[in-house]
Amino acid sequence: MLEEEYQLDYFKTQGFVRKICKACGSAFWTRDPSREVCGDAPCEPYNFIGDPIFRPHTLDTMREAYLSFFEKQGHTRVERYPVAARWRDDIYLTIASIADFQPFVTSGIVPPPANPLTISQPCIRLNDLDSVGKSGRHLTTFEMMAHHAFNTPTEEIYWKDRTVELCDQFLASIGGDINNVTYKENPWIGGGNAGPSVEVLMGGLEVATLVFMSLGRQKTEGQGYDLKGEMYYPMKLRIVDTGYGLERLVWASKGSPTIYDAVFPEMVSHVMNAAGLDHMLDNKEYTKILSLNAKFAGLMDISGTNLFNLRKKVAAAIDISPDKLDKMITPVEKVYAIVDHSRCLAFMLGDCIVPSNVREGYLARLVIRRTLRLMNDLKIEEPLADMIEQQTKILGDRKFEQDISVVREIIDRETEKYAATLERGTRIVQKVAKTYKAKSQRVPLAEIMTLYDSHGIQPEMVKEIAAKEGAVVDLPDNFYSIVADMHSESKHEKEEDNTTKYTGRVTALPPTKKLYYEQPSDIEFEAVVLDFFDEYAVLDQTLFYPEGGGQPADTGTLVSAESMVRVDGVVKVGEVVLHHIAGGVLRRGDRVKGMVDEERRWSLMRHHTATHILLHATKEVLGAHIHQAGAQKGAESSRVDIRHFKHITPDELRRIEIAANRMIMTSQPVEISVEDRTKAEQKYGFSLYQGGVPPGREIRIVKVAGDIEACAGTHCRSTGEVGSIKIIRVEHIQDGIERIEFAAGIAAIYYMQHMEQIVTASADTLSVQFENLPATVTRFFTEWKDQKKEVERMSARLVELEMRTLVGETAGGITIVVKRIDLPQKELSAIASSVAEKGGIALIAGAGETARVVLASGDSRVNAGEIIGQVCSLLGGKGGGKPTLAQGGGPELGQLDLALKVGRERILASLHV
RNA sequence: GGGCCGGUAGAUCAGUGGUAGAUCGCUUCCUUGGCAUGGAAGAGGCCGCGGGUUCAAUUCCCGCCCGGUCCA
Repeated sequence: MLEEEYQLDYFKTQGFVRKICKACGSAFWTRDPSREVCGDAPCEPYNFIGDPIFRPHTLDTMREAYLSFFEKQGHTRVERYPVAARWRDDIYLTIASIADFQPFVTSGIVPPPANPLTISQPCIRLNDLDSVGKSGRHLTTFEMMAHHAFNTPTEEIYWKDRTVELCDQFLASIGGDINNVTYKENPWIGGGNAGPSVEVLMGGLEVATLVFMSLGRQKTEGQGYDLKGEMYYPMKLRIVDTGYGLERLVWASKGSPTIYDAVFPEMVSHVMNAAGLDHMLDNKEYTKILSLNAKFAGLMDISGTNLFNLRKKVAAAIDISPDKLDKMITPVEKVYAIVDHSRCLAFMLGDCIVPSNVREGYLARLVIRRTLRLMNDLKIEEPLADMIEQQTKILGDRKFEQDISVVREIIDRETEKYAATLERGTRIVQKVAKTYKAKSQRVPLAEIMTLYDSHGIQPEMVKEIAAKEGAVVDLPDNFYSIVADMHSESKHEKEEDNTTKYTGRVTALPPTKKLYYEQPSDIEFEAVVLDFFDEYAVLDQTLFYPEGGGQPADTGTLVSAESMVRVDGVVKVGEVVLHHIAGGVLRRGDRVKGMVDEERRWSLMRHHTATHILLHATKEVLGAHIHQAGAQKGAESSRVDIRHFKHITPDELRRIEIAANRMIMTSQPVEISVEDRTKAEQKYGFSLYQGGVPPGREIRIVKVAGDIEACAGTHCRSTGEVGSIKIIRVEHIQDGIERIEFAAGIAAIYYMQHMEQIVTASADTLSVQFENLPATVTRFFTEWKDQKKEVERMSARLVELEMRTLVGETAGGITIVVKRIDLPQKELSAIASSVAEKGGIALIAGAGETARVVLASGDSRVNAGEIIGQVCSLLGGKGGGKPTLAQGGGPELGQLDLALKVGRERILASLHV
């Protein structure tokens, strides 16, 4: 980025000088002419530890100081957004304050909620999960305090000078000495945007970043810049994007050894107590070690094996062995991590994330399990749910949507599930370890991979358990990257959307007038063909609803003066609707009459409105956390996937069905309006985006029986028109996601009739009233089982009787029985086996639908498996088995006696008699 | 959404293309004054569901259902 971008009047009038850092070579601005380094780590160590650079603040007082400062400076205070980024489909968690306003505000499509504004946005970043607790400064959850100004070509709010001035003034307002502030030039590129940026450094700590977002990847008329090989052009909006780390400011205001002691001291001492480490808090030696640790960690990257280097440095500084230091400090680091993670979970679950094995739910589970593991390491008995509840109380008025009792239930369930996984895992590992120990082999890497991938067992745990069993494990250092490589190999290419190829052709056409919104209950319309290509017709207006939002397209016919064609698919490209024509041609300029298939359209509308009703009913019965995770409408049935932390019980399902049908019976009007996006978000919250996030400044709001969603689908005029909803089944799609399949309107009746038929047919077969069906079926089933046992007993008796009458010949001192007994195969085997047990040989055949033959041999000279093959081939079949017992058969019953004769000869031949 | 592992007695799990097993638990009996225990016998299985291959499938193949798990 160009150097002159940073030549601010403010710097000049305030007596700043631009210098080059002696350590890293970066340019920075300072009021102190004698300063030689930029002030950033690692050029400058953390010198605020033990020597605070601001007046002491807690999280609450610092946040308030910030927000009220910017309010006084003409900014509007905006409520925080949820940590689950439900208004975005590209990220799961809110990672920065600017994320709240992407993509529609930042791209200029939607005006900001206020301009300029100030906000303190809780953010969650899990990329440095490993360093949390160890570095003294990393957190999974932090609040990014920010003030944003959105400058348009016509309205300038403020830009660089004012932003830096506000920064100086704010830092001074909390007691900072602005003579020690440096502004380091650090051009910013990320998320498709770029611009000049300065890091605000004090006491060795980066307390804020001021970004001036002014370039984008989209080509505009202005001069382009080549940044890291990509071209960037001036944006329509120039955005002041600032980020002040609330936790860091509090840390610097207290000068405590670690950020954790500054940010959540009550919880740290609470967890220390729970872990039996309370004595460490007052110990001066510990405080000194932790400070040193944080100072050194601030100067280096501590991920992976670098942690050991950190230990070595700290140990050398206080003159003890790295091992001893490690033993002292590790438990404390774990306490810090537990406190951080439980706070993270309070936000995640409080903002209605449901743990699962998909999407953000997976991230929540990851944090939960990690925390449980750490707690287990420290032998903390206190339930995790208690800790999270405490965190929630400490966070106080941060406005959580989820009820704390639900949070507790979720955590308790997750704790149990994890315990079960561990128990199951331990057994599996023990078994594997024993197997390899018996073979005196090392447990191979492939085995460890399977254990991790398929059973969720951490390799460290495998090593530990295997060691107890006396087995050795092959575990490379880069285990996780091997796993990652393995997964990336099985990536599939994304399917290409075949409609995108029409984009070019379609941009020349005017937007199609959408009659399906204006007159959703009409089925006939007239239109003019504007274009026809590749079997697609474009009309000036249409009643045909294109597929979208989980609602399939309408079908129907188009009639012109010369022909009648069938519409079998409808898609939308941009604002133009394409009708796919099956067999037939239309010409540009044709006047056509369109007719939508009425029953299908009505059925789709009913199912769509029913989806909204059902979602609302589910929320009523199951709780606030219910969010739609996907939906598919159809003409016969539809389904809606919801996030929930346990199985929906049959009773809950019945209650949902009743609640939904009550909403239908009261026949409330369905209200549809187009509203300003920002206002709608503020009015209704982000639960608007159940079915995804539509683009645009304005969004279509559909209100159905208390359910309010952004939705582009066609709907009934009132809930009453839906007629009825019948839940067909509930399915457990993935952990944390339940799928409810249902039918609405006539389809619901069809379904119930179908069920009735099944019941009636079953009842007829048993000649009972259908009310008696369950009892009768149960009786029949038990009787069937009893009789099966009875048959077994009688068979055993039959075998016994047969045995008594069995007469064999003797050849070479061995009893040989060759006989035809018409019993099932199982009994034949039993008879033959008991002859063989006494050292004899038995060839027994029986006739059923096919011929069955069993040969049992109690003499090693006679190989039953070999002989049976020859016997069975005479019967037109095959056979086989073990040398001692073989079975077979074939379709040719008439050959049975011949087969026995040949078999007998073969046996005698084998015995050489 | 993609990948992987699994479903066998009440529980935990072996096992096999050819008569379904172990351990614990359960029932009864014996041992004992009673208990812990010890001994003996016994009950308990649509081998997840449906289809295919085969003379024969719990076992092999395909589809579905259910559970677990890793990744985006």
